[in-house]
Amino acid sequence: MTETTSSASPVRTAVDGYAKGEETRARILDVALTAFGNSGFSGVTTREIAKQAGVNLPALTYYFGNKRGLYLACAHAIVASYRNGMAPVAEVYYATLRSPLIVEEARSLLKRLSAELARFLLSTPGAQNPALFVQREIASPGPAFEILYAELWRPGIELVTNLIMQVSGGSLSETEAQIRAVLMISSLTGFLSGLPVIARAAGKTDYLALVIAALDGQIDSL
Amino acid sequence: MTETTSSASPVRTAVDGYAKGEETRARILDVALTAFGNSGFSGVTTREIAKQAGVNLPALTYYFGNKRGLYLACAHAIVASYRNGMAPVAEVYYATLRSPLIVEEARSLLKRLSAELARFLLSTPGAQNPALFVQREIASPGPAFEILYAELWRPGIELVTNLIMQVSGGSLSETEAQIRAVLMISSLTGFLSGLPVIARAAGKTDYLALVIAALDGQIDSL
DNA sequence: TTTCATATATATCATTTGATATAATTTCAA
DNA sequence: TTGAAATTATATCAAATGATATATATGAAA
Repeated sequence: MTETTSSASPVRTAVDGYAKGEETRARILDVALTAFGNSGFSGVTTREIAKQAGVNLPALTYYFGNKRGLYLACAHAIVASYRNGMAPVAEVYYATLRSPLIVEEARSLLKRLSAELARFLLSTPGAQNPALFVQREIASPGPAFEILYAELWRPGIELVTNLIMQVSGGSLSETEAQIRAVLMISSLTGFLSGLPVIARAAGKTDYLALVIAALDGQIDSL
Repeated sequence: MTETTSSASPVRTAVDGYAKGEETRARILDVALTAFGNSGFSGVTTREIAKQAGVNLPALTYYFGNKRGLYLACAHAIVASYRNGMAPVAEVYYATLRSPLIVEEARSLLKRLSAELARFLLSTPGAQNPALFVQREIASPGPAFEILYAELWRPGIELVTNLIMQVSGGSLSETEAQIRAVLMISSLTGFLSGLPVIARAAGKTDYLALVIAALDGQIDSL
């Protein structure tokens, strides 16, 4: 059975049910992710999501309880996608645990991390990019703030802050390193927002290498 | 007379009318700026704005035509506020016109510009900070996109891009410089979004100097 | 003081929107 | 196949929301 607060809402989770239903659920989630990311929680109507997903209105209630539940499901999906996409550099996290690292080692790890983050953020198609969702939720906390803050934002900032401090070889205080961490990560998500505006001729793929080069330059100057 | 598309809506502009009415208009605009900046166009109800401004609902129609008109008025107010706040460095713009500049001169101008931008963005109280409004509108274009893009975003990026190219002494292509410009400006607005989350003990004022120092470091490494 | 443009208030409309009751249909295991 | 659970569809509700018609009050100029 699906755990529900009351016995009222069915709220299908990902484990039980038929295969076709699971497909429908995934389709709704995909559409919602894009729509919420672009327009925010209140900028999207449930009718619009249902229409785009090719289902009728009560389907949303059936699968996600209510609009808020759908929004939260999007947040959880983003966290999962992030963890999946960043798996290659998960080792970085553990590497920073056995500090202190050699400065050059820390620098190399930080470069790998920033490159992987850039790749993750910039390679997903712009329209349904999860970064917009996260950025919006951090900028003005909504229903999914706690999830995204605790699962993505804070750990990410802490990890980068830690690495920056080690790269600087002790010349930066924690606050100074924290600021640089926030600036670096913010620049990436912000860049993503501005990208559709500046991208005329070249595609996003072309920008990725250049962005990574720019970040590497910043890291070298720490 | 106020210019209106039809003779229907009164729509008071800032020039005619009594002093008290002008005050009311300003109060509504101020509330709307904060509310829209925090929650976006569709995240705010006209009733909520009216309530916070201490007026009744038709007052919004009376002064701004409709919700969209109020939103556009906010955008224009932001442009005006920006131009006012950045007036001290307006000369930078003209300085870049008589290029080529000496590299160190360009670097100094860029530092002054970035510092002034940081000051402008970070010193206004977080809740009613116009940067959130702008960032949101750039990330997902709404009614005010054209205004903000043409009046703020594009000129700002172009100016910084130009300066970065000159600072680099020709070693950066226009695209590379453009990317660094977007990253730099995005990092500021993004930092602002993340600030409420990381700011525990110290106030915003303390961060300003540290942010400027971080940006200077980036500029030095160009 | 009179007068009219300016400004504020009350009541209400039409639409949108999230949600639900309920019926019909489909899936898949026994 | 069959039957119960799972899924989809129809119709509808109640609240929220943007907007307006209309009445009242206020201010400044003649």
